[in-house]
Amino acid sequence: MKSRPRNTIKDVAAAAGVSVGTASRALNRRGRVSEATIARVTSAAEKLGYEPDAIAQSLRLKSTKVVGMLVTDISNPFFAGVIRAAEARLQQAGYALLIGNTDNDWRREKYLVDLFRRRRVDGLIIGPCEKEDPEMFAFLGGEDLRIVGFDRDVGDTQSALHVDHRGAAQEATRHLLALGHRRIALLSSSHLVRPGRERIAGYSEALRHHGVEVREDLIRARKSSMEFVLSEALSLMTLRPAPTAFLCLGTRIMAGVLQGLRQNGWRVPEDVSVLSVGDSDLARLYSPSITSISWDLKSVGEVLAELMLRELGSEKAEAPERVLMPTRLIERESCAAPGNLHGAR
Amino acid sequence: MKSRPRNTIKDVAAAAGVSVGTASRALNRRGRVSEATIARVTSAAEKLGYEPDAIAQSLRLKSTKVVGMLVTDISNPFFAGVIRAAEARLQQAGYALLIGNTDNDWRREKYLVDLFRRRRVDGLIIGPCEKEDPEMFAFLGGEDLRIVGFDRDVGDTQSALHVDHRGAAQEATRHLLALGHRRIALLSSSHLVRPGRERIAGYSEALRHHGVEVREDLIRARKSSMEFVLSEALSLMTLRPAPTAFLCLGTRIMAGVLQGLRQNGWRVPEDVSVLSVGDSDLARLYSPSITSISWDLKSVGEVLAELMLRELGSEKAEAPERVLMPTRLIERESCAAPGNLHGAR
DNA sequence: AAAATGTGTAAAAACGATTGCGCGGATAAA
DNA sequence: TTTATCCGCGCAATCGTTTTTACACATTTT
Repeated sequence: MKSRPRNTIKDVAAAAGVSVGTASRALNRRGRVSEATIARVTSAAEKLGYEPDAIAQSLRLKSTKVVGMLVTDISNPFFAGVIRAAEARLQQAGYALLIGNTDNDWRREKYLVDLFRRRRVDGLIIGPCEKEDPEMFAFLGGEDLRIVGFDRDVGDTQSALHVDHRGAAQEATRHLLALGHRRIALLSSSHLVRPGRERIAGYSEALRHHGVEVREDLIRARKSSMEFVLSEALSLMTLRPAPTAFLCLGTRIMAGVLQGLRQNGWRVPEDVSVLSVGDSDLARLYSPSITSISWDLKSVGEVLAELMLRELGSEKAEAPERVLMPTRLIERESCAAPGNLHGAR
Repeated sequence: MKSRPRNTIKDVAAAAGVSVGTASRALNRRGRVSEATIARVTSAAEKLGYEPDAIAQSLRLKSTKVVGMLVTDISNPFFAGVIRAAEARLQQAGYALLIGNTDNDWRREKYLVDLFRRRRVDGLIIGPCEKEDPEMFAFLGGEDLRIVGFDRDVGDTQSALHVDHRGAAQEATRHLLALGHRRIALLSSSHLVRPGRERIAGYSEALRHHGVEVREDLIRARKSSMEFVLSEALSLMTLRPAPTAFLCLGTRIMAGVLQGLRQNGWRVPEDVSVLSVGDSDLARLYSPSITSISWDLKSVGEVLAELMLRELGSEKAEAPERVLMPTRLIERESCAAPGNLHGAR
């Protein structure tokens, strides 16, 4: 049970009959070492099951080969998918991924950033949070901490990836307009966080561009809790004339809306159309299946990792890169021309 | 843009006019140091914005305050939920969580374990993987690497948490039996990984205990890919007499089954009952909503963290602890007495 | 007054790696 | 043969902490 102390490079050196310095150079094939000693050292290392201590290396080399990632909620499938892909790509490049949940709490975020910095992560991928403070990161980003933003503005000097939420919402809205809808209810989580803001902006732009009035009473954007969404959906359903379509900015939102609709017996898409910005199992498999705007989580994660690796690879700070991840509309069964349920025009 | 070099304890010591050793003791309130110098040192540290280098501390103290967690897939909502809770609890105790995806690949798992060990994580939480090899972990676990299993047997000397998959499947099966079902089709992902094995065992036990024959042609347990499940479901639907209930061991499985049912126009629960082991948004919100066996992801994550902290806290290896996480049946709309669709008895 | 305690601090030795420097010896050029 | 060159390796410094040891000085005891 008692585990023997780990073998250090010192043990290897002793076993090979050389000094530690030489052992190190032999193992890393660095500097001038004879083939003979390289062979002796590596075989000794092999025999002892030697593995370099990453901590000591980090201390000496001033690089931990760890990147941190901050999101509001790992258990959100969107983030989970992105994290998964990012982790795979980073792993492949020899980096480990340290994750942190901000719970959309500004104080927690600050705390975690400090924590990660103390831990000397080489880079930080930072997702959306209610309070965005580019200052903080401009200050942080430097030689030894590279920062990449994810759906978040993180200062002029850093790279970032943004999903095209604005375009997504525009396309969704246009789709509904084209079907003939004019009273399109909008349900969103927080307008305080970038994706929410962008989506609402896209919705409004599309309406205006189409000459349709943007009515405040059709926009409900505050919290994304199930209860809140449900009650807002029910409230929207009492309007007369009633909305003929529900645009859901987020899959949790959609879940709440669907529940509300079901509760009142409104049929989709006969009585009302539903469109979700953000795809999910639920949207795909619900019956009727829900027309959605989708984007590729795997790509998002990989691009984030790629951006980070680029930052990490270059000694000097290169020009920051901005990537806009495209989205696409997936037509399914939940959208149709407006019916005449409750007082159409 | 250029970031000034970080302040070390040396700078603090110089600023306070003491030696580094004294500075360290003052900051950690350890050993004998006068109140006066403590005050001087802490104020100097404050002024310089000093934060100890976690790497150097790790090297010296032989503890990284990091625990690793290995799962097959972070983007699986079950794991994501567990990770979230575990991370929160560990964070609270001053530990960070390093995650790794095994992709259910034995070689990748081994690679990651080695990697994490090199990284000197203090502990490792290991989730299910197809090839279970208690030997490997018995060997690993020792003074400087604590191991906790999650739905996985990890050796006699380590702690572990198991969700009661067997009991869950038993209860599910009993529920269907009580409704009058006798031909209960079973769809599962892999029987090679512990949860799958346990569930299938629970199903068989319940049937036998009820005097119902376990028919191999009703059991389909191999892969969980959507295509596979779909084709298996379709194949099961061609049997005559046809199964009157589908027991889905996993939410992805359920999705495939639902799709198959829909494709053939079988109504739930009129034509066939559906029950899912493992709850999900989809099960909750589908129409009809799907009766499911649920367990609390948050608790699972917290208990895992707790077990790990216990291991980490104790100097000596205490007796390993086994926790069995209970499950409960949530009755919804997808189960009813068997109909008479295709050749009932 | 001398010896025995006690107190606060400086100095140095770890922790486990990497790397610049210099030294001895072999080889090549003059 | 002498001098320059180069190769292989050991030595020691370094990264930023913590902790042990030792020492100087003040205070108490005999």
